[in-house]
Amino acid sequence: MAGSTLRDVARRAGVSIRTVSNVVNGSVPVSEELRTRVQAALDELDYRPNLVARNLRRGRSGMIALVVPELDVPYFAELAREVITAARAHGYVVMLDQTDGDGERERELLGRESRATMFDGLLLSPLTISAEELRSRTNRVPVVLLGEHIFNGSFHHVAIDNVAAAREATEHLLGLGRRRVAAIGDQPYSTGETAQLRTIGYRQALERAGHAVDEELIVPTQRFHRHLGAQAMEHLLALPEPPDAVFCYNDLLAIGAMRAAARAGVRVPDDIAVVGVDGIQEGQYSSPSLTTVAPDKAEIARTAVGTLLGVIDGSAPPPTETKAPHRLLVRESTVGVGGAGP
Amino acid sequence: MAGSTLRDVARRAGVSIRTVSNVVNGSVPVSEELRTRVQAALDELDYRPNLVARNLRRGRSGMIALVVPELDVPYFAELAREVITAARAHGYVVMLDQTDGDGERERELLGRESRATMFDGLLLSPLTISAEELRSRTNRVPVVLLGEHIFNGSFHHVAIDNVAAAREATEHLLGLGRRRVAAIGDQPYSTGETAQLRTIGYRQALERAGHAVDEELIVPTQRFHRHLGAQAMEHLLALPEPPDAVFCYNDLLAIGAMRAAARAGVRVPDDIAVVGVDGIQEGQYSSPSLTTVAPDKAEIARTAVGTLLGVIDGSAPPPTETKAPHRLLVRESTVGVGGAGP
DNA sequence: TGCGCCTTTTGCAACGATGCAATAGCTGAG
DNA sequence: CTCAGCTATTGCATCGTTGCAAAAGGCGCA
Repeated sequence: MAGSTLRDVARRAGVSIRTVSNVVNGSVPVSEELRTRVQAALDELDYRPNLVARNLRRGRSGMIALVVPELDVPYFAELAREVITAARAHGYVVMLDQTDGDGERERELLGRESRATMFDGLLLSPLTISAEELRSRTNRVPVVLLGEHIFNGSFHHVAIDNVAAAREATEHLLGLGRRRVAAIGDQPYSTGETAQLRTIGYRQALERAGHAVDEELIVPTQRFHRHLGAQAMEHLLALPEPPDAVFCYNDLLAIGAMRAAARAGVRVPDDIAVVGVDGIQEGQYSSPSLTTVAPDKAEIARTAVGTLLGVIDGSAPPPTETKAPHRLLVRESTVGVGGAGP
Repeated sequence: MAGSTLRDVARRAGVSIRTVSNVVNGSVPVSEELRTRVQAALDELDYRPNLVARNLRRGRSGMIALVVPELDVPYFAELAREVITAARAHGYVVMLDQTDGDGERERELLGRESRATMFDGLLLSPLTISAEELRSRTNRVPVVLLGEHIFNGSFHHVAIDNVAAAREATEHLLGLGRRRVAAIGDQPYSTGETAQLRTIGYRQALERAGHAVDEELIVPTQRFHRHLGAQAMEHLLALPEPPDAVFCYNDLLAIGAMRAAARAGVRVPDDIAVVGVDGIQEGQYSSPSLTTVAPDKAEIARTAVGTLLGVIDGSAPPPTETKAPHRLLVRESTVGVGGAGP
């Protein structure tokens, strides 16, 4: 009862292997008589094509891999969902792997013994790996980068305009009349530049509004997790002159920050307004609900998958830099219960 | 510069294909001289084994698939993380797919043209598909079920003890002196029985404590999402005699319920205590933080992967029913800020 | 010197499918 | 009645790798 092959079916139907293959694929015309006979044999033996063999012969696997730092970070989970959906629309399936933001694992993924050759292409959301490294290791596999920008123009890349997103978030806070706006999530020493771009946007907003940047209010965090947001917030609240608003570089930091505020008896948004980035579902149901800059994840996924498939079939232009749309979702964490949106 | 093969390397090194293969695999001894010569050729050509070909020959892919209803449901994302980790420990990688709880998609996954044959095994968290269907469609691929129990003993299955989990959650509420304990999330008409088991546990707790079950307080929901939890809570709060505690069948429902309570000006836990199931990270940082019955996801993943690999290599016993451990994490949503744990 | 034994290296077939080109079978025109 | 021209069917080679078993080479021992 182990998987039957074309040969088994052919033998049973009394035809050649090739004819069975033709029936299965439907590309070549087959006479009505043989078709039914073969079909019967297919059914009786419950034939399932061996996709590994098919892939070998066709030189395509129909699989792409999506590599993210952590799957249990809601942003990546929600993005993964969209990527799977987008890939399915093109008949592709998605392998998921996570690197835990560990450079070793990222490298391993591209190394000699990696499984990368099993996939037609790679969607990569790198955290620590650098540009040259990436290039030297991926001369075979088509790659599209998500989120993190890597400087030299050797890769296709899809992300939101991080500077603009951060600027808009900060301007929103300033527009509400907040005067001491802090920032949580800078990563001045990281290879990834997302955080740095957001810091630039934050500074731009302050400067354009004619405010001085108080370096004390820019709190770096190693990574973008809830507990680090909480720590950072505790630090800010302990300042002699605490902020009245915080721009967090992602929603998890913001949620951690709100939690710390609640614990300290500081009211959001009355005492301190909070805004995040990512537009994760969690922020809709937090108390208060979270104002956030939401990237259009479905659009990011569609663009990334589309570009990757273009690279795979050779129809893609040279590496492009695609900016995906984002928008500010205003909720209770900045405007209170009165003015909240969805 | 398209991928070089064993043949290319062999030609360049002036040896047979087989010898190159031996060097690459290291299983058969190769003389020092040839080894270095071959190694040089490997490096110069940047040889990467074609895993599709290797898999075809070896009859194994080293991949398992994990199929969940929705990847952006935190429980599944967190579980997926653990599964990926557990699989990696055995040298396996994980393909992820989601069915959106759509029976069609679940069936498609197992159907004739499915990619299931590409994987050595399947971890399946089914929502709607029934037992016979599953059995009739998976006579080839090794399968282990996660979460949902399917009655007849034809599949390996890993889950927590849902009755006990629900009972403990409810008992916790009763132990706090709550008298009108509601339940959100029953699914009396669903094929999956998780919800039904939790209802049984809920009833058990009430009955053992000598309370009558008020059917009005059992609110069914189509699925386990935040907004449905919120709806259910609104319904409960509108009752002539609203409950003073709610057992929600998962954390998302609970978070939605807490949100609805907050919006209605009802305090948690003072006016109404809330407990969920799943132990997702989100519940640690909600305000108030969420009391929950947390399954040991890492253990579930390890057991499931271990069992599946056992089925794959034929060393597994007949289908087993494995109960994974769970524990009650008491937090603010039931005991307030004073007695909260992590 | 010759034989057997051990080690290294190799050739061939196979995994299961599909591309290509040739064959078999048929029709209709001349 | 023959032959071109078409369609349905087939055989063979191939994708890149590995299992198997035989060949080649080296060595010690009788």
